[in-house]
Amino acid sequence: MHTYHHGDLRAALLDAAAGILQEKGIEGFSLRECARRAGTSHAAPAHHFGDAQGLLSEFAASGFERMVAMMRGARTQAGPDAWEQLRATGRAYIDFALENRAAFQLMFRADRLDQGRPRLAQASAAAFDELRTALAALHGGRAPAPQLMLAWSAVHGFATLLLEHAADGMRQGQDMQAFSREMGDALLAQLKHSLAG
Amino acid sequence: MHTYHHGDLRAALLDAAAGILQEKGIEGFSLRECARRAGTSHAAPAHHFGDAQGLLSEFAASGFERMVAMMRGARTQAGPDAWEQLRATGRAYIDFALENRAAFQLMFRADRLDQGRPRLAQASAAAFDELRTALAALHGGRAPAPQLMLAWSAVHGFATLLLEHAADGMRQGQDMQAFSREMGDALLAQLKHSLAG
DNA sequence: TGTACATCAGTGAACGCGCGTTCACTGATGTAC
DNA sequence: TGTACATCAGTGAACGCGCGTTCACTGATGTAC
Repeated sequence: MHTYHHGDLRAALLDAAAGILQEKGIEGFSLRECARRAGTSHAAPAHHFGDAQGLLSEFAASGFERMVAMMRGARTQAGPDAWEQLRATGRAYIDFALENRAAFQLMFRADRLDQGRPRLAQASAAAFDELRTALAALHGGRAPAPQLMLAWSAVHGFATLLLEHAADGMRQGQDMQAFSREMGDALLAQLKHSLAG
Repeated sequence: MHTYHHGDLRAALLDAAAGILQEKGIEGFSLRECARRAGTSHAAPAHHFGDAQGLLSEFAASGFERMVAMMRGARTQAGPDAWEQLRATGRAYIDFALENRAAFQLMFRADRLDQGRPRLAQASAAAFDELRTALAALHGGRAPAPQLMLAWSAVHGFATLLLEHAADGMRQGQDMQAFSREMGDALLAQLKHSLAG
């Protein structure tokens, strides 16, 4: 039964956006297509999000929130060892990127997002805090900035290069998931020498 | 004196593209705007590049070529010490990204490029080879894959996070160039512990 | 319990815009004889 | 040295398209009395 009011058009629009981004990437995103997929008129999205940047910012915010949840979950399940916790956090960061390619790429496209939106600013800060917390545990206090920056850069760079197929030469045709597992673990183990000291 | 034939319209179009990308980013790029800036008719670019992907791919290729030149130049000027050579190469990678923001971002946007173009494929492979060569010198032979991946991920991730303003929280308002210098050096020094072993 | 009214979500037609592409053309250049 | 012709670079008008935005509207919901 179609009601005049959709009920949860907001959520439907965000779902539609996810679909478009997954299929076409961010270049192919438009409000009209989004409305079309959500089965509503093309002018409806403005009611909920203002413009495309608003909608994408909300979507990115929810991405950061899910990423935080994944990292936190992985860390708390990793046992008491501080290094294992950091490793689990890094893995979760990379896994999130691979499992949510479109969202991850959008989350770091500053030109498409409005960082002024409180929910987005808060969610991205929370994600960063997860990394900082995990690294701080290694030191029994605050981690030095260079170590934090290195750890973040390493996991972020690895995920980015994988997603943009820049590392296909190293992957040598191996399954992407498997390569990420193996090389990611090796990379984190390698990184340990830098962070433990 | 305007001649009917431009003389070097191809180069003029690439220059125009550089301007657009610098000012508006890749989202704002269009063939028509590019032709407009080059002072030619909107149908002319097709003659030289086919379509937008063709033009952008050539531009990205020249970006990789300049990046390779910078890395190689830095390495050969770094003296005989293998670690100093690697450090100089990493610095050059980061410096190129900051000084050529638009080009760098385009160079790693797989969806906008045609990797099948020989010049692009060759230039990006050459850039990767620079890193591999620099790292191999540390080992007196081929560097293990995880170490190569870590070094690449670290410099690439750092540059990316900087450019997308994701690391603004760590920068704390400090001048971007200066932050890149200091934090970049600290990061590379930190990385040394992982790679030397 | 019923009525009036304000508010809000969503509609659909209309607008102007910049885009990529096509196409018949024109002017310049190079080559054959 | 001159002429004819092929080739190539660039022109400009025309096309159809999807887009974001605007606007007067309509239907549903909630609240005041």
